[in-house]
Amino acid sequence: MKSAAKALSEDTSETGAQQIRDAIRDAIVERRLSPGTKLSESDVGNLFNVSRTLARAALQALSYEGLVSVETNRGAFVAYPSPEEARQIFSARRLVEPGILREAAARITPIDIKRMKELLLEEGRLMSERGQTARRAEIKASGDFHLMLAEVSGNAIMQRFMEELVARSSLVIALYGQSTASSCGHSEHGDIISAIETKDLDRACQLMLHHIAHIEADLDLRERKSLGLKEAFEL
Amino acid sequence: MKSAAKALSEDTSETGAQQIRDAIRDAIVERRLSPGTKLSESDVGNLFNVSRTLARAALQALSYEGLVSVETNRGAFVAYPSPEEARQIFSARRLVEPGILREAAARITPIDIKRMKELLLEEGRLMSERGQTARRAEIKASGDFHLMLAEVSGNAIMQRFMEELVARSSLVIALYGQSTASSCGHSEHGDIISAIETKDLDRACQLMLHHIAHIEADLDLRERKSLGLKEAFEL
DNA sequence: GACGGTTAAATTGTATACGATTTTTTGCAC
DNA sequence: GTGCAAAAAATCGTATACAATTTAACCGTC
Repeated sequence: MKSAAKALSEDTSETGAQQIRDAIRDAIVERRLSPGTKLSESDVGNLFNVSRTLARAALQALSYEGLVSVETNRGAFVAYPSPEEARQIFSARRLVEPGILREAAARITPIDIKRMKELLLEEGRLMSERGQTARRAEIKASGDFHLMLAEVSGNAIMQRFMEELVARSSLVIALYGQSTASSCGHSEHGDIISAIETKDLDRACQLMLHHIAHIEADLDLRERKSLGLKEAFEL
Repeated sequence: MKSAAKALSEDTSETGAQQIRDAIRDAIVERRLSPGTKLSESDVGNLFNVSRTLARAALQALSYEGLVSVETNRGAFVAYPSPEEARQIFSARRLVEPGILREAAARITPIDIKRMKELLLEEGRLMSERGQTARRAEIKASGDFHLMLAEVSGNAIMQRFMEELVARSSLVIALYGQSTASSCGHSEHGDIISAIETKDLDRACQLMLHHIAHIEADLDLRERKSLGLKEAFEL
């Protein structure tokens, strides 16, 4: 199943750099690429059989989304969000997601609700499965719930912003997540849908805020400053 | 006075493409470049005495911010937001600005308030002046109010998002604004600050929503579909 | 003079080339 | 061996080159 993100608004066939960007983004979001990994332009180019020009453009694009950090004269790395950055990402989500939810609820159709329930089912199914691929699909599906809400809201700008926030959240969870089953809050997605169905928007927003708080609560946002080389052995 | 946007968070000296990007962005936001204007890579490169490579990178960057639209094999143009896009931009602002305001109010210091009042004064001064440059500075100052609020909120992610929204709003106003004195809502900025000072957050949010509504109300968001070539003379 | 098709000019998409900066390796003294 | 300086390799920043596509010009026909 394709990401909900791409479901609409991507009409033009993607040109080279965009394809590479999307491929790398998927790899980052699905955590096949770890934070901090060096992404050299030549390597990326060779990997996709294109010149450094396109590889560079793709990396540049990812840096605008906050998934890659490019350092002058040093190259590009998979972003390694700081605890402070992580806090800001979730703060931003708490700020926008209730609003998105309200707009989505105002426009949601029975077909949308059906699609979302299907997504939920898929998510649950993946949770019970074993293996790396299932785990990755589960990560993606869990994010897709939030993206689909943004899609239903009908605001392309908020949708793009949510795509960025969800992608960066995935990075944060990869770095600071504690419980292996990070998407423990799966049932919460269902609760939110139910609240939307019964038009209880205040409750839906409340649930959404709790849901985000739960994800954040599973993080250990302590400064891991590489332990300064001294402290690492001073025990 | 530099844009509030750059006041913080820009530590690294900017590399070529970024300087060009910023220069073009300023030109767009200050409405020296009209929506729809073609931005050919060669021309941009010549103008800044750099190769097409850098010009292209700058244009690419601007397209991620929604200020420039690049069409495959056709080139880059100053964005020409559709009425629907315009509505979404303001919808997004209504969605996020109250939240930003609340966060800002929670962290605001007397120094911040002083800075904002100075900005207000500057804005008022520019409004009374004549001439293109004063008008452009006024446009920028009017946006800087909203950006400074985002800056005070302490969330770099929301700040960047607001920068995008304010810049794109400027484009929309350039296209669809009716009253020449588009920043008639200057006094509303002062009211919002007052409400923040007295810790009346609900009122501040209310004022903010009205303020955004006022800006939007000044727009004539009717589909100007270039009048279809037939209708243009069929009168 | 208007229309349609062919050719020429301009512009974009991508690759390659080269100087500059960073990183790694090498080699030497201690 | 350890530490440091210099050379070599790798990598980035930017410019140029060439193929592909679009846009403009040209020109004969009706």
